[in-house]
Amino acid sequence: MDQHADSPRTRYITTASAVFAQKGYHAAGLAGIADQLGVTKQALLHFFGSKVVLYEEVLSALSDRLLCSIENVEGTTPETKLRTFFLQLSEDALCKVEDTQLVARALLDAQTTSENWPMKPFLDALGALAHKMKRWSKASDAELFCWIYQHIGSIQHFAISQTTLKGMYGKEAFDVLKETHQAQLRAALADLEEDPV
Amino acid sequence: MDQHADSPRTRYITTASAVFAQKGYHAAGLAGIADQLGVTKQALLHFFGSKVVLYEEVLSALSDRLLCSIENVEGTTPETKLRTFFLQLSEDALCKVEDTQLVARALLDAQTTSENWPMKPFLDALGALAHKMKRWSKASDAELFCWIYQHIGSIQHFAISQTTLKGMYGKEAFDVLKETHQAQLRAALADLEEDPV
DNA sequence: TTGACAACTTACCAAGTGGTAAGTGGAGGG
DNA sequence: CCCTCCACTTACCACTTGGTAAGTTGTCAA
Repeated sequence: MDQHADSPRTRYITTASAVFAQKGYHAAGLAGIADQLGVTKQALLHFFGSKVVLYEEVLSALSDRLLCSIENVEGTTPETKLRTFFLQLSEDALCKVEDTQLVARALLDAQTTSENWPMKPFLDALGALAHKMKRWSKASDAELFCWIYQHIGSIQHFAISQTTLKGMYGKEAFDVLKETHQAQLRAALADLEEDPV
Repeated sequence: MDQHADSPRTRYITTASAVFAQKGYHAAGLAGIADQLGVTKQALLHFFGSKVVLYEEVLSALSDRLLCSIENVEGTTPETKLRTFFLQLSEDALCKVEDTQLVARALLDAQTTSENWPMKPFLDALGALAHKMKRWSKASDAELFCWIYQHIGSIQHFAISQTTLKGMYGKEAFDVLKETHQAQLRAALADLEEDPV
């Protein structure tokens, strides 16, 4: 456990993030998160006041991370930026599932709970980036958005399914699927690198 | 073993299914499900013995429904079958979100809970169907599976995002996205209808 | 030394959870 | 008429949850 000179607050948020991602809001308990941190649940309440607030801060941190992942993506043209972004997302979603799980859980619980959309800045930034692409300039915003969202969906869903697929078909078979999945993604994004006609 | 349509047992499962889909396993309470049925929670325990069993039956019913959705799909060739299946899935996922939510929740909770995979028969059937396609006969099983899973992922994720997207961009904007999404799916599936080269 | 503050802890509670035990009321068969 | 099953209810319990109140410890500045 990295108990760095990080402020306890952010340390708490990080651990809480992991637990919420894994178990979901209701299944996760303050005591459980606190245990994992080596403190009592009152330490959490001391900082955040309530469970909901803690969760909101977790989502807010997630939102920042998502936005950051686009803004910091390397590349000169919007096309290559988008390409590397998707490939990076695919990689991260499989290795560091946490955020993907949080997003999925947030989407599922959106009906019952929040009036607050942690994914909005992220999606807006993605949309803006896609809008700048020259070769798609005649496409409508909806078409661009759907094209993006289709890839995100495919990536996220595959990442979420990781455990299940491993459980059903075995780890080795999953590794093959993983390679294939990423190869197909690369193929689908190939035209982003070609020169415009 | 099969109950009548009006059997209380199946009625209970149906309602429980809806609540579990909307709230998730932990957030859903027996009392809540029972309330919605106009009975006490002990009525549920009378039939199912425990909450977990009730949930398992919900998942089992889901599994049946999923499998059924492939087996009953219309079409003569595997190609057209797959095509109409995907279009049907896209339609259903948006109108009747319940099952999609259940699937997503099952995938997310797979880490912590079950050793039981409700989606397996469904995916196996889909894989078998895809395997029969002539024009893809030289593709590996992994390639076929990923191709399928990519579309499922895109569809499911979009369906799950429904509430959020409506919340973020408004209902009218979402309707446009919905149309566009389905149009893009149709376009992606177009080659399934052409004659083999 | 003192006081203020931060980062906690122990002790406790009301509300809600899944689950058990025993009982009720009606329908149907003998 | 009785008996038995069936679908269900009331009453209750052990346990967990988020949350409150008050105290403890360590640090640092005046």
